[in-house]
Amino acid sequence: MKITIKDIARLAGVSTTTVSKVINNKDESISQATRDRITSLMKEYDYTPSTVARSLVTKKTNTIGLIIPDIRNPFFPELARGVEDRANSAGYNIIFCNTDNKIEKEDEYLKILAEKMVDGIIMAASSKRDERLATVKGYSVPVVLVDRDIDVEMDYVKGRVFTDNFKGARIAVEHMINQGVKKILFISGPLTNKASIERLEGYKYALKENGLEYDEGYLLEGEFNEDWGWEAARAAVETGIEFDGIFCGNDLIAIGAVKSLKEIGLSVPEDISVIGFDDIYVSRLIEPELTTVRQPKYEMGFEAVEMLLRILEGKRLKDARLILQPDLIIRDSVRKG
Amino acid sequence: MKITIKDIARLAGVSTTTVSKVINNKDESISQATRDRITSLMKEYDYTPSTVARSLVTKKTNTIGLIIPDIRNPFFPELARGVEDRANSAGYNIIFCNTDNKIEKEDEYLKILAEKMVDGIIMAASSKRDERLATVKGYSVPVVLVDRDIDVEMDYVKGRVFTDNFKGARIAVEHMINQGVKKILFISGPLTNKASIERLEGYKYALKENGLEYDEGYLLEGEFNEDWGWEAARAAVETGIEFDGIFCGNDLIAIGAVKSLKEIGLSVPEDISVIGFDDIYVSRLIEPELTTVRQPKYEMGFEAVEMLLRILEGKRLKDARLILQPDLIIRDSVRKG
DNA sequence: ATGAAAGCGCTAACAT
DNA sequence: ATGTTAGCGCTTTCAT
Repeated sequence: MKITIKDIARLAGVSTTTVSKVINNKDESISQATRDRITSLMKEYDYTPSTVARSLVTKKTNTIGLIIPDIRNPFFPELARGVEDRANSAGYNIIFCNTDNKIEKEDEYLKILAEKMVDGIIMAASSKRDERLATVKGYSVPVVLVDRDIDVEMDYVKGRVFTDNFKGARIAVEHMINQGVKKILFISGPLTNKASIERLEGYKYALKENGLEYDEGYLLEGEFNEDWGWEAARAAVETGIEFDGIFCGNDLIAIGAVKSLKEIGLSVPEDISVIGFDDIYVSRLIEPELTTVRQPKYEMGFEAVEMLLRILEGKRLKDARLILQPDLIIRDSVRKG
Repeated sequence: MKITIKDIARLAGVSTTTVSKVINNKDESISQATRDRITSLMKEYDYTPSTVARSLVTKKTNTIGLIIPDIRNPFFPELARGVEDRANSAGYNIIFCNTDNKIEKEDEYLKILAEKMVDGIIMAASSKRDERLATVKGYSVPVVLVDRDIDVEMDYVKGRVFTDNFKGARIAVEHMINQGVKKILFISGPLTNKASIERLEGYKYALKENGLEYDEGYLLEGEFNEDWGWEAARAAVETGIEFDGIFCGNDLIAIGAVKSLKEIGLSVPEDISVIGFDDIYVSRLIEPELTTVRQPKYEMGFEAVEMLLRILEGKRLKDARLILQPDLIIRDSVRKG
């Protein structure tokens, strides 16, 4: 039998109220003597209050749900860590949920998390969310969106934290141009995805600003993975498209592209410059080390919780949308000068 | 105001007991009519029972704690995913906790998880656990250890799931020898770590079985990361040690080693063969693609939950220790024939 | 086939 | 400075 507040109260010869007060530091009005007695009793018996019972009355669980597509996607561990660190330092725990980009799993988790009375949710929404209306109604747990924006109106979405994708793409492409790259291919992820669209816009913008023309034939749309990068780069070469640089929708695509280029016998960056997006852990492990645009992944997680915390405290947000700045990480996959 | 079981009961004109029964499918004795009435009411009002209230009486939270060193370590996302998948399919959720290998954080989380009344815990213990006694007393939540074994007696540790490290090392080294590699260096992780020790044993064993001599000068001990691999390989070459193969304590070490070898102007596998351990995602992304020993990471997580579930059901375990088998993954970093 | 009553372990007015 | 009472939203015996 686990020991309860009653036991401590009995042992100390006081009421549970008194014990409760010292547990929660509402003990200004409690004499030092009883306070000490209770404290040492709690220590002696290794008493820890049941958060479940507490939650039932306070309506607070001190837990936050984290919904992401897949922790195995190298983008998410850092974000998750940022979430955990900020949450932990505020006394919150994380329930973590993988959805594999399936809306059904997302909805299911949203429901479960509500039943578990989490205080709030951080969610990197499924990229397919846009396609149909949110099925969750009567929902009241506040949600902060990270990484992926979705259009659908959900009034329980109280905040958003993203990276500036337009700018990230712009500085990537500008960097290439500044290094003397002339014809830049864009191997994109799915253009159903908002981030992809913004990156495309950034790409176009940088070209235009530098007097270069945008050519639809230079846009290759596919998936956010290595296989697609491999395939697209190879196809581009075989089709005979003329290019000396590739801007990739993310690092995975870039890694695949570099690989196939090398297999074909082209060298990176001497023949073709390649730049990625995200700066995942792997990107500095491959050869050449990948030049890329860093997304502040850890910070995104961290700031999302920060925002959620303010919401939970009932503070007003200056802005319900926080846009974090990307950085250019210059390594060796883009020609120098 | 969230709707409660009372509301549904009132609306249906029955007692909360009756509603409770249909919620929990203990409704054999409930007439179809009331059952239907209640069900449709629940749907109509989007009623979901509070698991917090339920937990308070049932003493079950249907949540499992997952304690790992760091989700950013590429070893853990897969394991975590295995944990989540198995847990989810059994109706459990995961609270996830990163300890950075700090015993204090581990103890803190152990305590928090107990307060949150998790039903059980899956833990990849800090490698430093051995160094001092567990500080957690009066603890009763069942724990299943994964990946890392620790000696300390903790009676709440009810199960263990590991990979056969000895065998993994043995097949790695045997493979190299079979391909004609003669002098094999072992760049190890910390030998305070049980897994490292077992791998060292496997290495020695394979050498011996093949009539090769073990030479202490061929054992380099350091950290489980890329920097150490880079440094150790370089040092070995510079010291003039004669070798044509390296068995690495894990893939990160191998990746670092390959990198420094290439920088020095040696080619892998033509000059030096390199084999890793773990088969993390990155290992097939580098060049040459890394030959390695796969640890069944996902399965470890999955099976650990499987074991925990049986423990929670009160079933007897055939064995409180499950040893999973590693596989040799032949790619391109070891010379062929 | 259904309900009354008690209780899970805690907190929060409100007394005293 | 401390205690009484009620109640959070459920489940569970035991009646009826």
